[in-house]
Amino acid sequence: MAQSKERTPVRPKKRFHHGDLREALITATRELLIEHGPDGFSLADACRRAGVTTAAPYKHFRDKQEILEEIVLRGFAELTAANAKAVAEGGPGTIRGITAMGISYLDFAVGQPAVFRLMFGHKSELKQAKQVDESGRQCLKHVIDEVASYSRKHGHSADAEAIALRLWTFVHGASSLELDGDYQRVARGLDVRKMIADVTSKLLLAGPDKRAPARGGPR
Amino acid sequence: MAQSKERTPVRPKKRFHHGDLREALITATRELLIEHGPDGFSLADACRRAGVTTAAPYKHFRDKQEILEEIVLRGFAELTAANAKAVAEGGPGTIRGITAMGISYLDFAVGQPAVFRLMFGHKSELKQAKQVDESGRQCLKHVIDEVASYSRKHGHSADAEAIALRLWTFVHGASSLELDGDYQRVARGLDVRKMIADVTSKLLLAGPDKRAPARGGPR
DNA sequence: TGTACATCAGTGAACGCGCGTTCACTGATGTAC
DNA sequence: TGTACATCAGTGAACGCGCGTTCACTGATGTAC
Repeated sequence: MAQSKERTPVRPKKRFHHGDLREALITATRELLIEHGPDGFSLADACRRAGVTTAAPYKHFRDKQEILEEIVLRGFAELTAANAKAVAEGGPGTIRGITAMGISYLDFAVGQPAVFRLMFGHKSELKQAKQVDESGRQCLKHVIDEVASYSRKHGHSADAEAIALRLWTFVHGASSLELDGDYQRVARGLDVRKMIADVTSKLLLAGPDKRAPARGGPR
Repeated sequence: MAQSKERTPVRPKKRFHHGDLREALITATRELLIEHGPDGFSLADACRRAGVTTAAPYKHFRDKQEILEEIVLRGFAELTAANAKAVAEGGPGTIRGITAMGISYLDFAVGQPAVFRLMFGHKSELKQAKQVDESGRQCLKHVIDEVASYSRKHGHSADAEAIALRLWTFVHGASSLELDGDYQRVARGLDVRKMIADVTSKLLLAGPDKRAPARGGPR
């Protein structure tokens, strides 16, 4: 121990160059988002975590927002991949496949709540960023196309997209309520996954709108 | 004009006492929430708007959070009232009444997006406040009970609450996606109200789970 | 009806804080010769 | 293989900012007599 003098230290604790600060900052930001929610994050915090001065990020990002854009971008990529994998494994063009996709959507939301909120939430500056807008659109297109193509195959061609939008709406609602703990308020112990599975079948099989049968008299 | 000397000024522009600062602050906060979203609000801003020092609020509220609690509380009261009114007008115990309630939920969300987000969003400190928790629970209970009672009356008693939760989930999803502009991304021009009406009928009439018919083979 | 006084709503100044961003700089890296 | 040098990633200090909260205070109000 005492012998090692001027040799290269085994763990170069303080190198001037970080190596891959860009990735480190993204990782740190992600962690902070997980820990403190979509608003409890600060650039300064991420720097501390990456072991770097608060000025350092500006060598890699235009500003704070650009980091968030990157994270949302990756979020959409990840969600798209997860959905694709789920539908492939569950069986493309089957109810089971589409159900799997819905549950994959839920899993993503629950697994990375803060990222999910950034992706779909109210930060309009984020959504306006061109790349973000594009990746979001593609991710959702994929979900909708998958469902719509099922419906089309099974003879509901006229309403294929409408059915897809309904499913997305339902799954997104379930994800949001689960995420924000709102089910806990009035439906403790609800099995959200089962609910998604049930409703997915129902909405897919219900098919197109036949003017609703008279009972209780909808307009 | 020049005559009026020491008389009581017509508009007492600077009275020491505000009159009803508590209400004024709540109003100002609400306006700021509307303008800047659920995070772009500051106590200092609200004070400026109410024409008062930043120390003044502390005569009426414990701290910043207590104002927000009050706003969420009123939000739930308002939503509960709107829902009740909608279901009463649409016809209690009818599909139309329940549809009206769903649309009333959407209207509230779209009308006061920031408040809606505070009510259902991720601010767990807010939800933990006892009164807030209670008022939220009651509001949602009311929605669910209304739907469940319809289902029970029409012979789906076993699944009444499950059906209610599905409807809530769907309507909440539609509200969120509309609110955050996410429909715009992939379904520009979607008629959300019609969608809610359609799905409400479908989910109510679909009734309890008959093990889904074999097609595409759900597990 | 008039006065003395307690109450307490709002003042104004100050606090400590953490933030995002900028600046001139320094020192490690990798390339050209 | 060794040296000179340009590049540029990260430093450290500073900036101006707005925030939530506190404090001792002041002056309007309304009540008791």
